[in-house]
Parts: sequence; C-alpha cells; structure tokens
Amino acid sequence: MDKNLGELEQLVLLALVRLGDDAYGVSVQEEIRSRASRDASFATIYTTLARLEEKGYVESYQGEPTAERGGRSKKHFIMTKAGKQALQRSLRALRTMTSGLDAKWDTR
Amino acid sequence: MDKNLGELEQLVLLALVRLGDDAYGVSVQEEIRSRASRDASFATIYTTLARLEEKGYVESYQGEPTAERGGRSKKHFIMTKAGKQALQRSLRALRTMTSGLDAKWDTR
DNA sequence: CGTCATATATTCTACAAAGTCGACTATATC
DNA sequence: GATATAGTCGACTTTGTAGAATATATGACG
Repeated sequence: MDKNLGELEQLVLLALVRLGDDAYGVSVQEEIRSRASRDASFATIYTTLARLEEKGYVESYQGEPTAERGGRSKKHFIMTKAGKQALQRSLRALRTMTSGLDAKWDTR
Repeated sequence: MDKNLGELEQLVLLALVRLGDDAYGVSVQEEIRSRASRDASFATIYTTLARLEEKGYVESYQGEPTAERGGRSKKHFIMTKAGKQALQRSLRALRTMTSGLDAKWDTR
C-alpha cells in the first residue's frame, strides 16, 4: 500500500488541507488555480478526487443544497489518515531532495 | 510550452541539480533511492531521462569508459535552462500550496 | 402549480502523458 | 569468454486531461 502520489494528486490533497470543511470540487479547482497557478478543468479535478477516494486517501460526504441560489448540492471531500501519510511521505521526499541546495533551489 | 512536470520528473531533475557533472543513469537512481527513499528501476529512470530530453529539459553527452574495471561508458545528463525553469515553476507551486499551513504540514 | 430559464455542481467517455520494469543489448577489462 | 557496468526495448499500468452530457436546485411567470 501507500503508492506514490502523482503531481496533481499532491496539489489536490494540499488543497484539501487548506480548505478544510469547505473543500469540494469547485473550491479545490479554484484553490489550485489561484495558489499554485495551475489550471485544471473540473473534470480533471473530479477524476483525481475520485481516484484518491478509491485509494482510500480521501472520503466524501454530501452537503446540503447551496441555499442561496439553486444548483446541485456539493460533494465535500476530506483527507483520510492514509492520505495524510501519503502526502507527508511525498513532501518529505521533495524536501530532502531540495534541502542543502543553494538559494536558487532551496525552496524554503 | 513548459508543461507540468510529473512527480518523478521533478525528482530526477533535482537529482541532476545535486549531482552536477556526476549525473548519469545509475547515480541518479542511487541519489533518488537514498535521498528521497523512492525506488525506481533503471529502466524507469532512463525512460524519464529520455522523455525529459525530448522535451528539452535536459541534455546528454557521452562520457569516457569507466577506467577502473570494464563496462559501457556513461551517458551524462545536465539540466537545460528550460528544465530549470520548469522545475522552479513546479517547486513554486508546491511551496505556495504548503506555505502557511501549521507545523504538521509546513514542510520547511 | 407546471415547466422553463438559469445557476451550480458532478459525471461520462475517451484519449494523452507519465510511470514502471523484466528482459535484452552493448561495451569494457582481464 | 567470464565478469562488470551501463543503457535500451517492448509492453503494460497509472495519472492527467477535458469536452460534452447530466443532475439538481431556485426563481420567474402565465
């Protein structure tokens, strides 16, 4: 278990961490777009989320309808413990690979 | 131009930065294995290196035979300017996504 | 009310790109 | 040729990608 995370999977999981209870398809896309300057269609985001769920790295639950002005209800996502571990493992790998490099490369 | 880097592509490019002139298939594999605790076969490393070269993110040149004790000569790899930019872009995305998170998540 | 215009959100289908590696090939030295 | 070192091939799995279609909610209006 505990395979390697793809690059987008990392970003999506990080978005979940940042968004907490507000994490759902649209907000995840927006977070990744604005923060990471990384563009991905809804379909791409949802596909990734679905795959992460299959792997047991995230769980989802249905939210109530938007209240204000129509539209389908949100599907919220939350990272699981396994997801957290996988993400940390991934970030750790990057960190050790970047640490000690000179200013241009050291990402901290 | 300047597509997104995959997760392994990032690690391989970082290995090139770390290894400098000593970067070639075997040393890249070793660096990634020991530093990032990430296992990948030679074939995987070479495939990735070849794809990075196609994209113009690395260049290669043939080294002299090993001198000590037989064996084929090494194919050295070095990151191009475009590769450097792509890598920095990738790392920047991760950095902005992790920055500001609490201690468990802040990777620095 | 019934249904349509409109807004919001998610899923389907299908293909491209990246990751993976066992087996094989190439090239040196002794 | 035995042995060591390095690189390539072929083939398949997993991730990334998005256009188009679908689902569901509200408000408007005759």
